[in-house]
Amino acid sequence: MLDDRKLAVLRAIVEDYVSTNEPVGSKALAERHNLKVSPATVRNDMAALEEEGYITQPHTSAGRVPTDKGYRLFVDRLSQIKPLSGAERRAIETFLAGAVDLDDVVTRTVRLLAQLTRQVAVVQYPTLTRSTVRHVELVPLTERRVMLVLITNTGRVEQRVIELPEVVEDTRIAHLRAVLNSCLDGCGLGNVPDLVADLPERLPAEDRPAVATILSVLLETLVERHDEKIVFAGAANLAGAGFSVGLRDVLEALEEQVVLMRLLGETSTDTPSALTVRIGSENAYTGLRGTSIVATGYGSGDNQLARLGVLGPTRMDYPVTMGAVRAVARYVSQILAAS
Amino acid sequence: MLDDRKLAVLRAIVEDYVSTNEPVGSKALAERHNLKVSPATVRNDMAALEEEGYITQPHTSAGRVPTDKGYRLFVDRLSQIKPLSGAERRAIETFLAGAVDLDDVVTRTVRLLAQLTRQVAVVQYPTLTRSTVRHVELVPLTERRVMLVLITNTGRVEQRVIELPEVVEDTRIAHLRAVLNSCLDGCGLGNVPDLVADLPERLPAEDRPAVATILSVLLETLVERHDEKIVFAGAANLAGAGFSVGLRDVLEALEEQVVLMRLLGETSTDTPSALTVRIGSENAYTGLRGTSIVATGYGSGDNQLARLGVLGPTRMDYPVTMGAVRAVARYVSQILAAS
DNA sequence: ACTTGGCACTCGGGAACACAGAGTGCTAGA
DNA sequence: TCTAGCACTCTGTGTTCCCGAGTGCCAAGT
Repeated sequence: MLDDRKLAVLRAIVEDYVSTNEPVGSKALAERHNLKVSPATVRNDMAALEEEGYITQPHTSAGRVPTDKGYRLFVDRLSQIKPLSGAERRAIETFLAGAVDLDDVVTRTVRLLAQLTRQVAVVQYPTLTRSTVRHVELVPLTERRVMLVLITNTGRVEQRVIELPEVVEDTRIAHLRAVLNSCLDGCGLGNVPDLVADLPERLPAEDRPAVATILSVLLETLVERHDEKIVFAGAANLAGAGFSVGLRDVLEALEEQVVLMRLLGETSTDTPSALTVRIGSENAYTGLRGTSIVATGYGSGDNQLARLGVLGPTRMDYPVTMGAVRAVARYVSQILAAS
Repeated sequence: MLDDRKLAVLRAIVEDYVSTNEPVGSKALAERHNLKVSPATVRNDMAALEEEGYITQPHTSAGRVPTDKGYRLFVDRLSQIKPLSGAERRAIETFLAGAVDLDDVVTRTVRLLAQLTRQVAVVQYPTLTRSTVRHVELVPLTERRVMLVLITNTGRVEQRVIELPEVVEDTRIAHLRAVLNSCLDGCGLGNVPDLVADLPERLPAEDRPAVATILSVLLETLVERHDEKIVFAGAANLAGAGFSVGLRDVLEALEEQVVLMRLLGETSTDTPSALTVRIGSENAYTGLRGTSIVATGYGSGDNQLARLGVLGPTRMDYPVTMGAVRAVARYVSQILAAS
């Protein structure tokens, strides 16, 4: 059905359309990519490709434009991820190396990715549940209030102010802190609920109300942050990239954490470290027709911490974009593993 | 030069133009606002106003449009800040009350403000230098690394991982922590450099290298974060508000922390708690012609912590916007003061 | 069985043009 | 000082027309 030449034609159409943003006709195609066949032949192939739904024409007597299905085939079988240039690699490295804390890493990453791809970059903060506890701190503020600080191995810090049901002396707080740390240090956040379950019983009865309050806040912190923080950058690139229509919808989606989350995460089930590409209508979110998402997981080794990616018009340069996303994910993973 | 009726005409022009987004002509004006004079008279007044530079016409035989100078006069003398409705007040209150930590307060505030004004909201994180130290924590990670955590009275938490020049026992770390806390607790961040200046000399000689390292990181944290964090929300509102041209520039400005900072802060010198309005070209930043900024300081009592505001097209509804900004600033200040 | 050249057909987009309508400036009169 | 009337000047819109890019199809060539 689709012989090699037809595939070559499809590839050529995608490449041309991506670079010119104009429907591409048979003549120009036959010239630019030396296909060694006549425009008429190309037309026949195009007709076949259109029949199969890989390309379409905006109106009669205009050139052809790839459909989502066409891009899909291109990404899956006709393109190779393009590695970054040496200069780009070095730029990434030095730019990310300067980060001072987790916030900074994420901020720098998202900017870097936006600049590199000239599209909108999206980065999810490392997921809490897969990280481990590095330290728990209880800081007395007044005699009825303490601040709970939870530090994870990824450098993330969560804090909450807790109102205690009764006055608790500082020494008791200190004791509780010691117990908590000995109990939780190094444990995965997912295990915390189990580990602290019997804690109240192991402590003096008079402390139990306070302990219960503190623990409930601690657990709350864990589940609450399960819906994670996401940041984006490079919105200005949308305005440039001949988007115009639907721009409002895209911006709205970007500011809606939940939507963004779903977009990044939807395909993370099987092999999180693989690049996932969702093209146009595959996104199943109205208003994001016309945009594609290239995403991947990042994190040290096999425990993927979170995801990052870029969002741009369906007519993006997939090989380059995929190369950039993959490279950035790797570098960030390195940075996080090292710290 | 400008009698009362001319001012009334200007006010009417601004109001009409803001609500219709179309140049307003003499006839429509005389009808809609019962000025009790004929269109011809209005035309005369318009001619005078144009002479003075308060309004302009896009082209001959079109209606008039306010200039930046016209908006300025309107804001300064012809309008009254419009208070929010009771329902809006309650909405703000309940929405902000649910915040769990500083991050959450800021995030909610910026979203709230964006939604309330239907424009781009900008919020600066509370400034470190004006807050006070609530607690300093040193958490041993390995024998050569500690994590420094700085907690301020606004609930802000800064952390840094420090590589020590030599192995330091946990007990010494604990001692140092105690000293630091007794020394800094409750002090303004601005005073920290002075307060810790002679600290190394007051400690055992063998600890000095480690102490020096820790202090340098601490001080670094203070100055580094002096250029503050800023967040924005509601970019989608730009796309809606008949902006079209220059949108890219605006988005770029929004993502440029430094620029944003300057825009918010530029007029904060005299009375920080007052509303400041910068209209169009007053912003002196190319690409932000066509946008106005309404900002104000927030924070408990007389020590203003930071600034927040909104950014929108010059043809915005100033009375309403100003009302919303002022109200939100007040509520946020309350929330911060309470926690 | 493909490929190719030729040819008629279709449509979008730009240029030229006319025209209605809104809005103005000016002048003369109340 | 305000008002009414009037001539004038624009923009925006609709119409028409035409060019050209691009297509689909057919018949001939390899």
